[in-house]
Amino acid sequence: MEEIDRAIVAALTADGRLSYTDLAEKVGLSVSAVHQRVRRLEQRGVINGYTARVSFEALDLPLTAFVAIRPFDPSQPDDAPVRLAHLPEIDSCYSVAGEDFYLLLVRVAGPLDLERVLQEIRTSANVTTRTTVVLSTPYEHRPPKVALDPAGPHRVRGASAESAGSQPG
Amino acid sequence: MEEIDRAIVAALTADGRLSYTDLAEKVGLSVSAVHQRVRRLEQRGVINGYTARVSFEALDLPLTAFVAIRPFDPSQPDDAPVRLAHLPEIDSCYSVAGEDFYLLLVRVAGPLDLERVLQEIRTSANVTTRTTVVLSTPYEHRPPKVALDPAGPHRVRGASAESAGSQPG
DNA sequence: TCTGAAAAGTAATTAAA
DNA sequence: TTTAATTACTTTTCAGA
Repeated sequence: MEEIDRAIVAALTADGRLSYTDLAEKVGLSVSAVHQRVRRLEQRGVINGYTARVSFEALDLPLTAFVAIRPFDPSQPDDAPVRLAHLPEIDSCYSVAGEDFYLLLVRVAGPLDLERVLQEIRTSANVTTRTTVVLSTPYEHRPPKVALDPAGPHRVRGASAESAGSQPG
Repeated sequence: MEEIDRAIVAALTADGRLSYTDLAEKVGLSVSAVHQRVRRLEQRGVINGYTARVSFEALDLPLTAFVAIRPFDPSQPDDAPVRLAHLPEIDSCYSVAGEDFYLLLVRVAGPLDLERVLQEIRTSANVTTRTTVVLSTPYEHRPPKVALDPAGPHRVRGASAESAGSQPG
């Protein structure tokens, strides 16, 4: 039932360009049934979109680092993510609990680029940095264990009749 | 020329299911020309594969945390990544320079699950953990600035870029 | 919610400029 | 490296169970 949805999500995280034909065969359903379910998963937001995975080596970005930042002056307005967004070397920005304010994931060509990016981070956001260089990546972006909420993330048990098919404005 | 390849990679990271027809229109080339270039990008390893992006909220995994680990007994063989690979809550595993040995990215349903996973990490790999909870994610997995090496990733300029990698095979 | 089938659109190959 | 034409496959929609 939604074991099938789980299988669909798992298959599409493994290969986002799978045809509905192949997908149907994989999950043991007809093509149009699978098609329908994928559309519902997309509408519910379970599937957000599709992307090509790129090799950072091939893009000449072999050096990854985590950069923890905290403001020089903690009394000033904290808009570091916005002030740093223009730096294409920043892959991700996480607001974190703990001693640091943000944790950045950065990808560059080499140490000299890392040095430059760190300087740009410091001056752009008026922060201090603490950098952890990544030596290798045993695994990354593994597909999550899919456990689907039957009607999306806001389900209330027994609250109302089946409204899954209706669309908000 | 390879400005076009850059445009193709950028377009496919933004939407991995773009048809060659749309892609061709986007980059101003014929369909089969684009098709050819995509195949070359895939063969060169610039494009590694395609995935569906899933919403971790929708999958009931709203809590993200970074878990830094180091071994209880540093003299024992260090195979933490392998010993932890069975835990589906671990999204990524980075081997890092610095005081810690590895940095894990973990996604769970809530604090109780995080507690359980931390215990499983400690017992599975015989390590201590230091956990940083993510409060929010201003941005994540941004498309990199695409700067293509004309002949792919096997260009030799000095010989240092080889082992500093960030991607698994 | 499923199946099966038809129409429209797309992929992947080939020949050739 | 490109365009253009071909064939097979895929997506999408529909009627019906």
